[in-house]
Amino acid sequence: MSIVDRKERQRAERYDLIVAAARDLAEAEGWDAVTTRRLAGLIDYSQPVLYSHFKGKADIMAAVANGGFEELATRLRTQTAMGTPDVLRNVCAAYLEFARSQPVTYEAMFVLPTQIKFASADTPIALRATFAELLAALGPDRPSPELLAEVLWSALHGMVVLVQSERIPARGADVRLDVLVQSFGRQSR
Amino acid sequence: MSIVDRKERQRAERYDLIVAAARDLAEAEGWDAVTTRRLAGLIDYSQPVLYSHFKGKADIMAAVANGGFEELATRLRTQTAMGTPDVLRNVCAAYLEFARSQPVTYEAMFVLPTQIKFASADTPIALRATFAELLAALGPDRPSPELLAEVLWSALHGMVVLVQSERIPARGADVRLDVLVQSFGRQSR
DNA sequence: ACGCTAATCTAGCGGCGCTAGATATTCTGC
DNA sequence: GCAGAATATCTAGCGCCGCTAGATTAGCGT
Repeated sequence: MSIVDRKERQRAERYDLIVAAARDLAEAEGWDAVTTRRLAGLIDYSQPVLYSHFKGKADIMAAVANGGFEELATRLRTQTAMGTPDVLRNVCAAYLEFARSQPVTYEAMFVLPTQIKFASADTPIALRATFAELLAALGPDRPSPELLAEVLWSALHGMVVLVQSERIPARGADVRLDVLVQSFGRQSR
Repeated sequence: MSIVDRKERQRAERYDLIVAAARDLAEAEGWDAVTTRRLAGLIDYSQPVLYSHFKGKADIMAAVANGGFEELATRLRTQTAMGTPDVLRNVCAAYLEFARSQPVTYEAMFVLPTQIKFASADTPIALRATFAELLAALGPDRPSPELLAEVLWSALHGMVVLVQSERIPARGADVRLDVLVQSFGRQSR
C-alpha cells in the first residue's frame, strides 16, 4: 500500500500548498488578486489541478477560512484558560488582534459569502469553539447568554470591518475596546 | 439656452434611471447580477453610455450608496426628533430596519470597498448626519462620546452583516436589540 | 439644405472562473 | 521487459466580466 500512501501524502501536500499560496497571495494583494491562473502559476501546475482538489475558488477560500477558525479558537482559548479577572477584555483583545494580524483570512471567515454553516449541525468544531470562548468570557449567570454573546461578537466584528474598510479611524481602537468591555462587563462595579 | 437645458435635464434623468436600475436589480438579484451589460439593457442604451455618466461600476454603486445615506439619515433624524425617552432604542431599531429593508443599498454603503471618505473633510453631509444622530441618541455628558458612538455603530453594523450573511440566526433580533440598548444605555437604572 | 459637433453604438481587448478533450505518465499483468 | 489500462496532467477554449477605441448616427447652427 505504500505507493498509494505516497500518492495520497503528495496529494495532501499539494492541497496544503494551494491553501498556503492562496492565503499568502491574498494577504499580500487581497482576494481579488487571487485568481485561479495566478494560483496555478504559484504552485507550478496548470489550472485544472486546482479543480481536482477544490470545487472552485470559493472552496479554496473556505479552506483558508477553516484554518483561520482553528487559529482563532486557539488564541481565544489561551486567554480564557489563563483565568485572569479581566478575561473578557483579553478575549476581545485577542479577537481583534487576530483580525488585525490576518485581515484577509478574517475576511474569508466572516465577511465573504460562504457556504459554511454557522450555528448548524455541521458547523466546524473550531467555529463552535470560538463562539463558546466568547460565551465563557462573559461569565456565568447571564440572562440570555447566547444572545449576549452574539451581540458582543457583532460589536467586535463591526469594529474589525469598519476599521479595515477605513470607515472608522484606526486611531482609538484600544479606547473603543475599553468602552466595549465596560458596556458588556457585569455592571456590579 | 433652453435646448442646452433640456439636454442637461435629460442627462440628469438618465443618470437617475441608471442609479435606480442598478439599485433595483441589486435588490432583486444581488450586486453580482449587476453587470454593465445588463444595466445597459435595462435602460435601453449601450454599455458605453454608462461610462459617460460614471467612471465605472464602482462609481454607480457609490451613487446608490449616496442615496442610501440620505434616507438613513432621514430615518434616524425622525426618531431623534421625536425625543421620547427611549430614543436610543428607537434610533437603533430604525438603523436595523433600514438595513433589513434595503440590504443591498446597505451593502453598497457600508460593506463593499468604497472610495467614499468617512470622517474626512469631504465626507458626504448625509453620512456625517447619520453619525451625528447616533451620537445624539446616546445623550449628553458621556465620556468620549465619539468613540462610544463608534462602538455602538460597530455593534449595529455587526448585527446587520452577521445576520444578513447568515452567520447569526435572524431569530432573536429584537432581543439582541434589547441587550444592546441595555448595555449602551446609561447605567443609572 | 448642409456641414459640424456631439451623442451613441459596434466591436473588441484582456482577464475572469471553469471544463472538455487530448496528451503524458504511471501502474498492472503477462 | 513490455503492451495496454488507468490515472494524472495539460492545452485550448467557452461564456462571461469591466472597460474603451473608433465608426456611425443624429441633431444642431448657419
